[in-house]
Amino acid sequence: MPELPEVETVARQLRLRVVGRTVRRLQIFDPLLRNGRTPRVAGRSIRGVTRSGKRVLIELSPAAGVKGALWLAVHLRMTGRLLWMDERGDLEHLRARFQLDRGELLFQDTRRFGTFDWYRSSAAAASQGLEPLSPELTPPRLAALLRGSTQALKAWLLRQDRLVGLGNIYASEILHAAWLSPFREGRTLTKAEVERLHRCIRRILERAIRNCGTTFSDFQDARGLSGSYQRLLAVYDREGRPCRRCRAPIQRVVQQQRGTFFCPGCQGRGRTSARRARGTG
DNA sequence: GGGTACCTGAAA
DNA sequence: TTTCAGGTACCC
Repeated sequence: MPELPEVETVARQLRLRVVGRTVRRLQIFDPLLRNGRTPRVAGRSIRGVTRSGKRVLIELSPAAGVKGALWLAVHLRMTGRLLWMDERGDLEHLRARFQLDRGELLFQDTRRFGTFDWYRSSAAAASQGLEPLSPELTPPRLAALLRGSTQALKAWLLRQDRLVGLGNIYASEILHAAWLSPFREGRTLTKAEVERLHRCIRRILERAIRNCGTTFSDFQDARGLSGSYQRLLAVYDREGRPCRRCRAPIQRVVQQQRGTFFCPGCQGRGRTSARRARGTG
């Protein structure tokens, strides 16, 4: 599941536990995690844990016999978990284990979509798209990114080459918060609508981070705990239930083979809203 | 752009 | 048994 708030939660918790620790040994149990060579990490210490888009970045120091710092980008994809454990557990679907000088960091991933990518510089490890919570994302910048887009807004928000970190849950939540139809084309948004979208992207993501993300079935943070934002969801997974704002039943449609949840009452009437918006300027 | 594939398990 | 799932890479 993990989208930006979940990945941010994991990175923050991990940071408190592993920064300054030394890697004694890295074991990779799932060959899918070895795309290309896995560098030597034994003897390196963990200098930092950050987030870039939906990936956790672990910075490793140089060590005796191994030159240069190293960055590991862990993408959790759908079911990946980075878990901090002090004692040996008997975990199912354990894909990798970092044995540290004290404790260990485990990578568990039921569906095996998760990835490890290794980089020699932080620049190489950086994401393509813009971080939605960075000061660089201003309303004019968002307007510039949206300019000319004929893509449905929901699909556009999922693109990682424009904004990073948004996924299927928060794309629906943000559009509802911004009173925008998921079917609107990016190029049709007025200045006021772009400003509203900008505000809601930040508001929703920040609130989700404060709640340690959303858990349906799989997401756990580094402590093995669930998030709590699922209590606050306005539309996602609420098909047929009343909109908290206008009481109309929440609707589920499929866009790009993925579920989109929205309120037909207060987010415009689906596919016609783009035409209506163009008509009214 | 949109379809399909990757992988596993839970729920319908 | 079939369908669905929080993600993205790769095909036309």
